[in-house]
Amino acid sequence: MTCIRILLADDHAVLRAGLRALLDAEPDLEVVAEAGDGLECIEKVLKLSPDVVLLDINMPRCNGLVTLQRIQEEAPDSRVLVLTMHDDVEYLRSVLASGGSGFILKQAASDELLSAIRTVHQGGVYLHPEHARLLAGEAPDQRTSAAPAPLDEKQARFQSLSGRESEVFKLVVLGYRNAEIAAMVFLSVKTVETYKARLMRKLEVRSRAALVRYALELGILT
Amino acid sequence: MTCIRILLADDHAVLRAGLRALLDAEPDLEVVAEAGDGLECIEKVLKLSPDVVLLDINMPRCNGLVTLQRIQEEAPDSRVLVLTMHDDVEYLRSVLASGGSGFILKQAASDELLSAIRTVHQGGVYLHPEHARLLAGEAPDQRTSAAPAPLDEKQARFQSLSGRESEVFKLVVLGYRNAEIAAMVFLSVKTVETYKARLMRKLEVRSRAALVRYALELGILT
DNA sequence: TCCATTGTCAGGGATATCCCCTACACGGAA
DNA sequence: TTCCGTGTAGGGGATATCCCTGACAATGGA
Repeated sequence: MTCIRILLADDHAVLRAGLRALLDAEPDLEVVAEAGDGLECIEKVLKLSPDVVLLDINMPRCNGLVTLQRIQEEAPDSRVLVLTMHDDVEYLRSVLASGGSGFILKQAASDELLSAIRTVHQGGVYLHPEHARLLAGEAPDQRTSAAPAPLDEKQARFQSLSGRESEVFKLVVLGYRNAEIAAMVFLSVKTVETYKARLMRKLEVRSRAALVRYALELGILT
Repeated sequence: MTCIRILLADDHAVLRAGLRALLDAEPDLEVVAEAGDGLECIEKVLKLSPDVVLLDINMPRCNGLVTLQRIQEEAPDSRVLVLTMHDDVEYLRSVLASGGSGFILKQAASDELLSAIRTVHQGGVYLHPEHARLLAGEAPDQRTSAAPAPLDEKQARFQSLSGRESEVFKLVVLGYRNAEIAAMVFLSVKTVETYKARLMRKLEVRSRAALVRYALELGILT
């Protein structure tokens, strides 16, 4: 019998080690590699062609969703099971939109993880029943008209910010006022206002609260 | 030979399961229980008197530091090894001040975790060399005069907020403006202003930015 | 019983922000 | 070379906020 070959991608080595022990204890599962960030993950996927990639969304150097998309493009035979802390339908939606084969919370039980891995390996999509319901319940109306921008689009928008803009963005969501930001980056308050206005237009956002949500979703603000 | 009896406290079941597999694979270690939140953790510590508690700082229902202090008070024989995502000297300092026996990052290697567990079980304090250096380098001047309030004090201050105050606090750090908050909680803007002023006085903070930092340090804003 | 805390609201003045523009230099892309 | 994006900055008016003070009823300990 051939094992399901798994790649673990998460920036926490302790978590990886634990998962490795958990998975290697199963006779039909085998962890063939680990990666601590997105770039390393893509590299190892290309080199090893694992059957299943267990991918954390929040990772340094190339965020999880981007990594997911690149795996889809460059190694479409590898199934990706996304492991995340965030129980958020938007995440889920963008994971599926980006070709992820499943979505499982770190809060999940280990049995759930094991069966999810086996499910995605057999070509299925694994979702928690609760998530499936949420997705089913929210999808119809959300998808049609005023669809909130999915996460990967947000990611893209954020990356379209210029250096000054993202600098100001971070300081704004950290609660600094314009005058403080101006002092920190040695600019006039008016210039800071300009950046803020521009970045908010780019992100299609109108309030400071929406900016904060943006930042939280993108994993800035740690 | 008697095993080192370990209690795992973390709100992520997958992480717990992984760690359990990792630790149970060691002949001298035995995971005797798991807890998903602070209260459950304290309860099981009292019931089982584990040798070592592997404790995550960020947990629902009774945050890790408070849990740590209660374990110290009520079960002083149990050694607590704090496991955290945050590489922050302030955390480290307050963990040690609260009687923690060690501090290990989730980014750490599994060998480090295993040796940390054995160290604290033998009565030692485990620190990463880097952390020890930071602590040594920063301690003298920080401790003396203008010591920034340590984390557990912040925790205490936060807990002294009234219901409305902490409600407003959370909304403020999420970037909502006073009028929005007022609408959300069905109060007048002036009332919201009052809560905000009161909570800022309690937290000894005078800017929105400081509030945001407070929230980030306390693990609100996930 | 009294005093502190909480929840609720208001007035008023000093500042800050928001939001609409305008402006200009510079560098790279079409 | 023209155009777009970026970095920089300002004006002006409408709003919002901050910060102070004061107020009052309910509640719950000391």
